[in-house]
Amino acid sequence: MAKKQTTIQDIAKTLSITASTVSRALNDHPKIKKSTKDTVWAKAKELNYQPNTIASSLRKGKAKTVGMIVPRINRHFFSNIITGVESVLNPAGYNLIICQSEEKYDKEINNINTLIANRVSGLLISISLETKNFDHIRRAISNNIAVVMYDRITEELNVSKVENDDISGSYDLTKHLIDEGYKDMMWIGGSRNFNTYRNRFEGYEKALKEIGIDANKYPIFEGSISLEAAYEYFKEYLENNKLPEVVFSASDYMAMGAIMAIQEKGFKIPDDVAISGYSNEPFAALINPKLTTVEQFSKEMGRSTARILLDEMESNKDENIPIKTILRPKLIVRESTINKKKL
Amino acid sequence: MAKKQTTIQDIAKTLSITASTVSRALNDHPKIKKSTKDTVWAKAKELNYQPNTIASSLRKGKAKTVGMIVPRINRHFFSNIITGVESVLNPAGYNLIICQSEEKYDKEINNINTLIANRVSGLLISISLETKNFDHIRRAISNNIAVVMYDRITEELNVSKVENDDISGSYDLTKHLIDEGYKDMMWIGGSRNFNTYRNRFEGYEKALKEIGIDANKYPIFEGSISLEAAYEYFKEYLENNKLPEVVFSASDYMAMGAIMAIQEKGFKIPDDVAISGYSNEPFAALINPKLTTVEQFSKEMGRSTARILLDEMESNKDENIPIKTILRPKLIVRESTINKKKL
DNA sequence: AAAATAAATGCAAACGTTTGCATTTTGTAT
DNA sequence: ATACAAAATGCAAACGTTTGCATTTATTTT
Repeated sequence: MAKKQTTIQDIAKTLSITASTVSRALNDHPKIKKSTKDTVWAKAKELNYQPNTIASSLRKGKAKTVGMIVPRINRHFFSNIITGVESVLNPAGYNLIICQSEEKYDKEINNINTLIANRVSGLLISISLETKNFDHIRRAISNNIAVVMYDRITEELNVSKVENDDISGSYDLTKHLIDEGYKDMMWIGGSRNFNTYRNRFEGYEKALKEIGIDANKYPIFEGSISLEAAYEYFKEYLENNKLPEVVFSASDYMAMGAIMAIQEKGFKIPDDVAISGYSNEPFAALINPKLTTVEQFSKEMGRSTARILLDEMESNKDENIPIKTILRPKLIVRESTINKKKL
Repeated sequence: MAKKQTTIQDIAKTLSITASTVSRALNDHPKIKKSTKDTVWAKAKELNYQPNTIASSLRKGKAKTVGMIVPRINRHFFSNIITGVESVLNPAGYNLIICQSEEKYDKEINNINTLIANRVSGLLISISLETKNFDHIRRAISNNIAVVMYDRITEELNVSKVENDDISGSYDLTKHLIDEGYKDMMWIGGSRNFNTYRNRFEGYEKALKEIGIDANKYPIFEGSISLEAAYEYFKEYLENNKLPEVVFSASDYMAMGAIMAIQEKGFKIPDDVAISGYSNEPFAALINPKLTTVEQFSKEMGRSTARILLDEMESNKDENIPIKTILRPKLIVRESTINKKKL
């Protein structure tokens, strides 16, 4: 079983030429004659030659591999980004090592260490919720790895970044809520230490300010971004408080938790209280009522991110000028925020 | 920026010992004195040494890497399997290269080629819907790569396999439907050329046979496993046919499509027609009515699969005896199949 | 204290490519 | 035919580890 793989040397030997020539022929080097290229290719096929990427990487000092760190792979938002990244990187001959940080700072550090050990050429990272210090990322950079941050970024690092325009996304959404005639609002979302949720709050705040309302006068729940957390919070909230007209949730999952608590109490959505989400998770179109939310074009985000990384990896400049890409999300209005009493 | 990474040689030089000793020290070789191990470790830390996995892999002829081929990463079922696999493989020092076949035979072949080129030690694969020929997998095997198939398997290959017991899963579910008093059924699902759907049909058939009914007398829709396909199909079906008492859907997504078409027509679930799904996708617990389905413990499936692979990779036997693991799924009864008229 | 054994380290080759430079072969101009 | 340039190939080192075997150093036995 453990049969020897055929190498460049084997091909060379049977053709009585050098390994160098074979190598160059296979890599389509301009100085190699067309005819020898052909014979080499033919022999390679015949001997079922499979190039040894490892040897090549060692010699070149870099692997045609990029590492991607993702908080959680089982969020649609992230798995779509991955798909987008692959659609750009694979055709370019790179493969992806995907690592999950599971929102843990320590795991993120481990991930980076293995990626450095694997001499990846590039690193794509969306930081975990716990990450406050960025020395591990700096270490990657100083190991000559091209780094691009996506979605969850930090201003502390001078690297290329791809973001969603969360401010305008939530501004547009809030505007829609106002247009529907809602005034009495409530914000729920993840920690605003995070660019994502900070910005989503900012857009909300901005739209309200335009009609003379201070967002901070309304209830704000800042918690862990999970269905369960929102459900528990709302269950308790409803015991002691009256409903707002509308709940602006900065996450579809949290919106879902709220909806379950609300419906359990016998309230109707959007009649008794309207609610919106963020991200357009697949279930948003499937639940009852269908959830108004914001589509983020995650696959496209993956593609942009990968394109930028590819550029930086293949440019032989020693230092790249970091660029910032901001993707504009799109409001998706569905039943959960339609005001039937309007006008 | 492009600063030289410190190598084992650098450490050796500053300590005036050999690279061999350093290598052995770092790998905790028994013949190395505790004291030198300590000094080597200290110096390694000091010089910020990052082992070069590539060099190591080249020398050893194998990378501490496993390739995983997945039809689609953005199905919860699969992304959970991935998480399970990682939870076993990462602590063992392996990393995962994940490839999506996107249900295409050609992509699957490409994936395998890059994995072979990367000299992965192991391969985890769930075949695409298009795959009928398995020579590419045989090629991997003959390149001395340990292979384990999960979920979507084939009997044509003599390798270890991890399956869900779809027969008993759907048997249990059908039994539940019968117990609820439903008799007039309908089956919808993916192509039965596929072990998964074939087995899910078999369990359904078996349970019906026990009460003297031939499953083939009832309507069967065998189509592409997507929400859209099922929606379209049902929309048309409802024009020309009367409702069955219950729809057995071999996929949550298809169930969802059916539900949307049914509710659009103004029918009530489960009052006018009951419906069940399969897989327990997250939305199944979120929709209205909540969907009865079958939980497959995908994370556990990933763990089992990885454990078996790990065994096969680390055993130095030349030939492993393939084992077959069958995981028992669990019925999850929710509102969508509760018969209010029962008794 | 010498001899024998055990423990620790060193030597050098190997893994399969790639690549700068040297050499050979081919083609062109005289 | 000769000289020269251009094109094609060869040579050999390098990438950073690992590892069988040889050698040195420390420990035990007599």
